[in-house]
Amino acid sequence: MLSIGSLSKRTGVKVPTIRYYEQMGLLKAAERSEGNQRRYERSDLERLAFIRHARDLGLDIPAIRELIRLSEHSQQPCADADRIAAEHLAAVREKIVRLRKLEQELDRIVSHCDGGHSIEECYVIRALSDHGLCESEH
Amino acid sequence: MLSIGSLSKRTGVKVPTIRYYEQMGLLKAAERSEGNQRRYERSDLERLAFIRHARDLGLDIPAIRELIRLSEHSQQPCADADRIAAEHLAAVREKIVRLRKLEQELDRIVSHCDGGHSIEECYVIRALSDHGLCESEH
DNA sequence: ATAATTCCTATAGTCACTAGAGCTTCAAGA
DNA sequence: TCTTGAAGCTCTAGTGACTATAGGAATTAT
Repeated sequence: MLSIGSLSKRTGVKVPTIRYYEQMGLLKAAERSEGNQRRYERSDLERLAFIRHARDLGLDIPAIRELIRLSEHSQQPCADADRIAAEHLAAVREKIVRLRKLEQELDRIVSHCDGGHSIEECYVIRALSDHGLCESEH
Repeated sequence: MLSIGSLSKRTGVKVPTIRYYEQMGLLKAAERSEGNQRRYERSDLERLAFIRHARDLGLDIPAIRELIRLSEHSQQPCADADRIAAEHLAAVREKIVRLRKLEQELDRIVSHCDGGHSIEECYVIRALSDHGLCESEH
């Protein structure tokens, strides 16, 4: 049986975050010691690792809740799990596209300015003031 | 003189957001009508467009506040403005790198799963359970 | 004049945590 | 066994950049 602190050290998830996951219903309410402190077993450690991995991949809490629910019905088909992951992948790809446009625009703005002028002539400030100086929409 | 609603329509910034920007000190407190409603002039419209453009590029409110401050000292050198934009560009690039790693990992996970198995065999669930199945760190 | 729309302030909610206060329990050494 | 310091507990509030709602006042259109 692990204390919340040991569980934290083993998984790299901070103590308040573990309590938060419990509150959000990702971890089942832990057993308690006589003095009301949380005690965890191996299965909790595995589930927390699962949650952490999913968070690292950017999945949000409702999605993780759903994945946990699905993972408990081992005989059901996995189409739903696949869909959740695929939708997330699509969202990540969209974000990348948007950020690439931003990158281009910022790069263009920054490279027009060597920091050696006065504010009055500064391309950074002028570009922000005048959308017409942009190359693409963003 | 524009009402807050007209200003909103012209800039595409929602009414509550305009009030929020005022509260955050990005827009100066507007003049008021006899009945205490905000009234804007051309210079406010320009500043709001500036703010909006900067937000679209992903700059946060403190950065925009600083850019506005700088833009009011037209004879100062623009090194600071340049630095703010360059730092933001670097942050955007880092985000892209991180998202690309995520994309790879998710793509690998999703493409191992065609949605036709049971949860028990599902690669999505297995990959989340076992970090050892990952190709790279993330 | 009246009705419909817009405006006002103030408060609370979003997401996934993080920080702090004030208190209790636990583990280790003397 | 006693003490001390670390770790635990609950509850509340703060983060960023808004968004939503409530309850009321002002403005605009008919």
